[in-house]
Amino acid sequence: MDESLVERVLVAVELIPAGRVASYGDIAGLLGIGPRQVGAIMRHHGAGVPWWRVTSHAGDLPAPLLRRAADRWAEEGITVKPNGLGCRINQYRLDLVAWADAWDRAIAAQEKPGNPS
DNA sequence: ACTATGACAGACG
DNA sequence: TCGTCTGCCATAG
Repeated sequence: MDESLVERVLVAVELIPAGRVASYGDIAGLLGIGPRQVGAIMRHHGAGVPWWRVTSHAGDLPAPLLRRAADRWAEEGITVKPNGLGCRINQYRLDLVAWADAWDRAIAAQEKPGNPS
């Protein structure tokens, strides 16, 4: 298990501002890994970070998590529309660019100061 | 080294 | 809109 990779994912999640959400794929894309890796990491290391701000591309989550997430979303003013099994978040994808910049700076800060080629 | 699997994403029918 | 198949990267057998 590459702890540094885990760290990248957790940081990315923490950088998502309240009231905003990003998909696994969005984060995975920025990290250059597979979206499933983000989910796998969140499952094992999700505690401690605003995991409810990370959803599938459809804006839904596994039943147990969706329940808790919905509660958090309500607090952050994220509107959700019940849709059978899952839920759909309003334009969640557009919010990624808003925190992508902050993410980039944070990742750069994590890079070893003395580890350039 | 190979195969199966995963809190997923995108294309298809 | 929904179910299925394929692609993605890393981890577990």
